[in-house]
Amino acid sequence: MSATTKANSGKKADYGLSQRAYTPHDHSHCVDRALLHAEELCQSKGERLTTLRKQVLELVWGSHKPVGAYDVLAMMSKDKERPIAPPTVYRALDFLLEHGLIHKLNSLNAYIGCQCPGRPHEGIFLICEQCRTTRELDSTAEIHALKNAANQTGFQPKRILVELTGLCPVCQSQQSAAKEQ
Amino acid sequence: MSATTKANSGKKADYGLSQRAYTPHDHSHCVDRALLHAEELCQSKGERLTTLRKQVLELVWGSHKPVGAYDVLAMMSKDKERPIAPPTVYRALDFLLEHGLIHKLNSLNAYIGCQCPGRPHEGIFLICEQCRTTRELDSTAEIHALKNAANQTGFQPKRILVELTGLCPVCQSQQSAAKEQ
DNA sequence: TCGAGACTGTTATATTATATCTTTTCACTT
DNA sequence: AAGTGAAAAGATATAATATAACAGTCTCGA
Repeated sequence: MSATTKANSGKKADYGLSQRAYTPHDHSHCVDRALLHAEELCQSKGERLTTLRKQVLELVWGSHKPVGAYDVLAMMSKDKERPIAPPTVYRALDFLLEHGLIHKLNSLNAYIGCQCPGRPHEGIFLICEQCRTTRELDSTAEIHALKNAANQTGFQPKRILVELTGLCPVCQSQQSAAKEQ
Repeated sequence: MSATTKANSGKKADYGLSQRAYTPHDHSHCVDRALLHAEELCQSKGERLTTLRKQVLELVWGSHKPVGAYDVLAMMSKDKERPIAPPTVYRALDFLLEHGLIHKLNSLNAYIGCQCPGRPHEGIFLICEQCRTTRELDSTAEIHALKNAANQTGFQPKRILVELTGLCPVCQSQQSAAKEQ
């Protein structure tokens, strides 16, 4: 909360890169940035960002909406004589997940590009139930609070999964506009 | 937080009924309580807690560990000549989910009995990655914080999913004991 | 160049979940 | 008690998601 307030008072609120998910923008920039991040990260870790992995990352980043493994599969098989097999896609997804380049949304069984890779973090996801646009909230304070609450009961948390489903600003205004009719 | 502190200061800490998940106890009491709650709830809502639904609830409540739909299926088919079909189980699970009698753990594709049904609430789940024992944290403060954080970005949350995976107290002490060897 | 390990291809199959239609059950009315 | 309509359960088929296991290929360093 304090972070947000401070940001608001000083300059324009910065909810992370992900705020643009709701507004029209040149999405190729997002993809380019993601690819660049991925390159750098793999470079520094000595991992190989192969053509296949890059292609999958690009497809997952195709929009700010989560994408299913079989969607990726279909898109990749499109121009091929022989369709790609599931393990190929899942292996690439696993690699990207492992290195924090994408996230899995468990409530949808779908994947989405990580909006601030490199910096290790646990995501809080805001999933619009209508347009499915999903943004990642980089809200360390709340994650901390959750971890503390868990610790107080003697539980030692390692991974945290937080997914909020609801209406994004755009769909909210559309709904209220529709009601006025 | 305040609730916890208050509880601590007055009498023994009350983390909800679920704390017993980690300690040996007469589990039939848990099941009985769950069934009773279910009966009452259905009564008051004019819903039918049929034999099938009761049976599924009982099986989901078989332990403090999450149970897969096909586990339930197998257990139910055990004594039958003709095995039960998936939709039968899923329908019962859906009914129980709908009325808040059980929860679905999305990170495991498994189901667990709700530890404080009736009282509408969003669960925070602490899932032990080792023994899989899972307890529900009734931590409205943290849920509130999450909702607020979302609201501040213009998002309107409706459903919240919080799952923490890690080590329960019991498995922690087992691990540290093993290290001492 | 050669070999080890990483990556990808391929086939088969496991696991989780739903669509659809039919039959049965149940509460309620007459 | 019989009729009736709606809800529940049975039954069959299939969709959607994910992994196991083994074979072939590529890459990079020795």
